[in-house]
Amino acid sequence: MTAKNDPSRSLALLWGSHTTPGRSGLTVRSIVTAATAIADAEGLAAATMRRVADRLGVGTMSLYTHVPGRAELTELMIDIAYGELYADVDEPAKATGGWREGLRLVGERNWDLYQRHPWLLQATGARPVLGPHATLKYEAELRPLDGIGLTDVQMDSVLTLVLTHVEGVARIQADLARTEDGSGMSDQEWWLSTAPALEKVMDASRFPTASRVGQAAGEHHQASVDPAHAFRFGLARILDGVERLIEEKSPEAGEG
Amino acid sequence: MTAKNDPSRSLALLWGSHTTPGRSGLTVRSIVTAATAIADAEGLAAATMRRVADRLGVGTMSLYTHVPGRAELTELMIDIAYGELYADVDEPAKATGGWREGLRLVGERNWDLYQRHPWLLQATGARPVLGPHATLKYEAELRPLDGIGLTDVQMDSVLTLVLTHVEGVARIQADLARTEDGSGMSDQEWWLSTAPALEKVMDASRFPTASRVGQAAGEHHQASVDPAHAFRFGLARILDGVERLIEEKSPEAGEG
DNA sequence: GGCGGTACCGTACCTTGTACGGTACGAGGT
DNA sequence: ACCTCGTACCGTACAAGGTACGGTACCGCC
Repeated sequence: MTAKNDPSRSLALLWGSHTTPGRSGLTVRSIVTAATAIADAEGLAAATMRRVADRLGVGTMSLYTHVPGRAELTELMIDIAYGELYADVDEPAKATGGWREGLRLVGERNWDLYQRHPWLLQATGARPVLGPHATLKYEAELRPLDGIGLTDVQMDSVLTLVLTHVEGVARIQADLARTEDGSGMSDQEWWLSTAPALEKVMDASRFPTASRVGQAAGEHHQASVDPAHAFRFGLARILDGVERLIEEKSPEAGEG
Repeated sequence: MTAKNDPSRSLALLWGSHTTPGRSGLTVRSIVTAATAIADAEGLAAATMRRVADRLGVGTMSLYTHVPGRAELTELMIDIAYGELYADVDEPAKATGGWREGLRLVGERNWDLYQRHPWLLQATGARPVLGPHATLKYEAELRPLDGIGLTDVQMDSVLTLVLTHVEGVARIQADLARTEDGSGMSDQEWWLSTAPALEKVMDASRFPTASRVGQAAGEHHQASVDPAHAFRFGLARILDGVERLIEEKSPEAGEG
């Protein structure tokens, strides 16, 4: 019994105590911390069971005493990381500037978190991690949207939109960083070394808009992509779109 | 020489002919087609070199005669898939309804493509695939935004925003589908089997907004997440936000 | 008819998660 | 003080995947 997918097994692990040590001082907490440190520095793939165990000075299989498997370890890493987001559950709702600044704070904090822990992007999957910090995150992020005229379903949709945007742009950023230090070549270097070969093989006159816009964007960002700019530009558009949705619902508010 | 990263190696492969056969009839095209078929059905991870070779009735290592490695095979798969997007390069620009409907078409077509080829989400990385179809895609998707008052940089930013949104939501959808038929459990089943255990371990009164909104959203979508709804809701907000950006730039256009 | 290039492929190595079965530590009872 | 038993710890082994290496055999050309 206690099958691998048993939901209560995972939940008990997530919500339980992580600090009761075994004989050698090994705890769930120390395992998660070690795995996170490796993943921060070298990506989720580098945080193998062997690497984590080595870092802790224990045998690989010892980890399995505290954690059912790699999947569950990853869930723990995610939930613990979410704990870094907000000082308290009301932080976004207390932002001066109303729902708009609150939602912007949510975006920024998630963005910052992805900068610190890019592996989160490779780790989060279909099913939400129902740990204590994940739950608190959802609560904290919904509060600034409460009582401003949106339905409950719309509140959820708006938050999902913002979080999806942050995640998407952060993923581009993380892929970029990973590729750059995997290949030892910056985005700009890569482009400079690729462009001449590309010109040889493609006929730019067939792609006039792409050539013009691509060139302009490349020069403006000094790179082929600029995730930080995409984040801010996109967030601004999205907040404007949400504002319009709210205005539509309370037309009498006018433009006061 | 002809190092693994040699950009002109990749480019020549992408832009070259894929239909000149070897002794056993093996071609780049047939390899890509086989790999795509497997990936469509079972995910990118299932399209291993061994599986692809088996499907073609050749030895595993024979693939390496035509394709330098798995990474390059994946690039080819991506570029070929992009070829399915538009009937011709002016299709989005010709949409009735101006830039807004053109951009919506771009969103919908990319969404549909991700439905057909979910592995694209696992395959696309930091650096764009500079193949012929990828280039044509960029050209086609920029055209509806040309000449409506946006700067070149803004055109690129708006397109990036829409594509990032589609990708993000499609990724949620794909993760969900993969998890569902990996575990043989639907999202709803998973939730029904998890919720009771969750209630035991978490105190709902600490998370009033999350509980209320989560419940409302869950009931409305009949699932814990609804990617199709997120796609449409988000796209509508984004298009509204872009509209406001365009209006700001030509204030005299007023609200006529 | 012979020769050279290249398409094809069998074998082997390395890496990762984890099943399995053993070992040994330490707490509790006598 | 000693024995016992639960469980923390871990060594070994296996399967799967990418691909390096070195061979084999086919085809076109002289």
